[in-house]
Amino acid sequence: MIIDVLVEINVGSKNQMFSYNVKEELQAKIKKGIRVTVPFGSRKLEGFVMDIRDSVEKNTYDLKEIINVVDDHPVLTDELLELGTYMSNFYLAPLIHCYQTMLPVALKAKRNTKINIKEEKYICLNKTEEEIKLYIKSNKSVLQNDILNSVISLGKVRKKDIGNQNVLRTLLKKELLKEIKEEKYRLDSGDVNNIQIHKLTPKQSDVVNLFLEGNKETYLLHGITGSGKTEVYMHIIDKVISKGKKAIVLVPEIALTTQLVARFQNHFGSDVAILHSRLSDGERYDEWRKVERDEVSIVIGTRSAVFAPLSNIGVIIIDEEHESTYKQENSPRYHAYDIALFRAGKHNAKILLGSATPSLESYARAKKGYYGFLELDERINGKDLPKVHVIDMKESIKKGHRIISLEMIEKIKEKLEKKEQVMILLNRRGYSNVLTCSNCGYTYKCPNCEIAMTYHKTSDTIRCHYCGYADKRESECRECHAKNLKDFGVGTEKLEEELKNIFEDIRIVRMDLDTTTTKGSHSRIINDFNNYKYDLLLGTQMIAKGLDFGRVSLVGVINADMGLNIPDFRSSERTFQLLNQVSGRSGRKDIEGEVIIQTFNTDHYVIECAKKHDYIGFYKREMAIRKKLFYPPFCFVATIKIMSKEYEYGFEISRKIGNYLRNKLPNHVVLGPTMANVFKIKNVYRFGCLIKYKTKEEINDVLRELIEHYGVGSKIKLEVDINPMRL
DNA sequence: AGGGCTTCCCGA
DNA sequence: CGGGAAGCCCTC
Repeated sequence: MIIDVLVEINVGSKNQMFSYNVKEELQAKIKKGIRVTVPFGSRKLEGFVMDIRDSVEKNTYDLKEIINVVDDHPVLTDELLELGTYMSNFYLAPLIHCYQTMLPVALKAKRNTKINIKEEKYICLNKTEEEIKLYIKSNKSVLQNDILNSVISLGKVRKKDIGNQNVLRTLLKKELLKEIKEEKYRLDSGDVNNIQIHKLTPKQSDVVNLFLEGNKETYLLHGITGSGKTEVYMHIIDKVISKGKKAIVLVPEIALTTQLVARFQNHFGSDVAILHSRLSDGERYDEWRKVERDEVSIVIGTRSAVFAPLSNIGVIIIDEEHESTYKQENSPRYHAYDIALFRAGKHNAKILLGSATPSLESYARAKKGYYGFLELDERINGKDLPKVHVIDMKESIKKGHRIISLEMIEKIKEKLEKKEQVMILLNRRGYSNVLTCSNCGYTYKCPNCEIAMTYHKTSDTIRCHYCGYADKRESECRECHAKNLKDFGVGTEKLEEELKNIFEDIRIVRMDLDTTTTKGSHSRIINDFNNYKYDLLLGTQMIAKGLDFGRVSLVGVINADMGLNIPDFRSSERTFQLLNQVSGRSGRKDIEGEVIIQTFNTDHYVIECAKKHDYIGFYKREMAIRKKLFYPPFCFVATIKIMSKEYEYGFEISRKIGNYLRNKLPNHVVLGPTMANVFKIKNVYRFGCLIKYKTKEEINDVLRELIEHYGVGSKIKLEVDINPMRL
């Protein structure tokens, strides 16, 4: 028997496999998708079995023999095997990347790491029940007999539950009992307490019924913040489970969705498995095994949970479908929806996309009738959406309030007096964004990247947010030695300082990448704020998503137009989504909420629409622009990133690639090459081309050729991203 | 990826 | 000409 093995080795884009002989005694264990250990050069590697053949054919070289078979049964099911080929082709990614990305670390093909499986020791009978009973009759030791009887009645007993370990040892020595080890799961799944889910409003039940009875494959649920989308999900899943089918629920980031997970666990209890990136490797393996062994009907998780090896999927729900976390940023650059679509096809399942601010692509597809369209336009607490005040910062600065406007100060004061809470969003961490000498104009830039360094006051360092380079802040200018260094721009640190200056006794907590690095710090901040240990939560966009604080009645946005200037066709869309999302944090329970948006562009349509919570208005304005400039959803986009350590060479090759693409794809729009947004990162120069395409097949071969040409051994690194979320 | 092999460059 | 570092290439 000869097998083709796919190993974790960079052999370019050709997905090259290596053939091995399998000796007689291992042949029975070999199946497609199972892992094997093979000799590879001087090393030992694990790989996936891709093909099994007879050994009649002759080879040009001598085959080596595999060392052993790793698993009892394949880690890659037939479905996942097929999905991997599809992904590899669609995203032009190496096949091995696709398979590896589907699996938890413990089941990946590896080179050396080892994950220990947690085991629980159990005690069970080592002889037949009759023999033991005879022994008990003739035995005088009460302690021994107690243990024996309990093992008889329970079948097996956890070793640590047995009170007298000495007596147990005697029984084990007498070979009446034996010890067995069973795999144990790390996460406590909680008991099923089947807490009744809330009764649905008539609108919610309409949505549930339309979804369950409809005949489309994908449905878009457009539901404003606080309209009870989670309830809808739970009712749908209830129905799906009652038909014996299973469900996957994808959330953008599990840490921000603890509330959703808690509600699911309250209702469905141990029928739920959780898969996300913050689990330890061992924990994630446990959850995966639960799914694999058919012990759960529901999987909740982040992007990669879409690969959960469930049998018989009935529904895949993607919550906050517009979130960019559903797209993987490194190879394979897949979008969870594409995978969901593939799997839904295999399982005959339906997909539900939920969002308050759907991506333009999804909304457009729903409007065209390609997706089913469902809507929830009322909040379940019956309250109106919060009132949004827009503050013109051009005016505010004239009055001397550069960072926080007078109106914002007054409102915060008012809320603090009423013992309500405030959230302030500023999407930039650090103290200031630029450090410049006001004598000679020298600006501190990262030595490795083409980007200004951000000053961090807490650590008194200047930092590069791209490569992590850090340096102590100097007291005098590096160039002219004048002691005139000035900070420009506001980050969360400076905002915190400013707020503490204005409000003397205010209890502020800051949440950004710098205060959430340690494990658990994230949820600690959230819990403390929820328990009213703080009056004000300020932070970057990570405070905008999914959080539900009953006491928050004011949300402030400091520099709302910041995201609008990013050169990306989605910058307006993302800003609108962020503003809309953060606004929804205000007035969740019984208090009326308010929002203050500070901006320099009061008449920008993003600001105008955010002010009125007008998604449709925004959609129409933005669609008109996308149509005019020919961007998605009117076409699809693929980007090619070209990276080189040498500027000249990179530029030259980029031009070649641009011309090549234009040549080969005369019916497509090819833009570029341009220098990337940040054109040097970690001393590597970056250029980019962009293709606007209608059907993927038309560009696939050209792109594949390109990737193969600049494969291993090239001085150029290429990254192709199909339907990127960010340019 | 990583180890072995080739090449290239510099000093003597 | 030798040695060491740097790049190249193969792995069933």
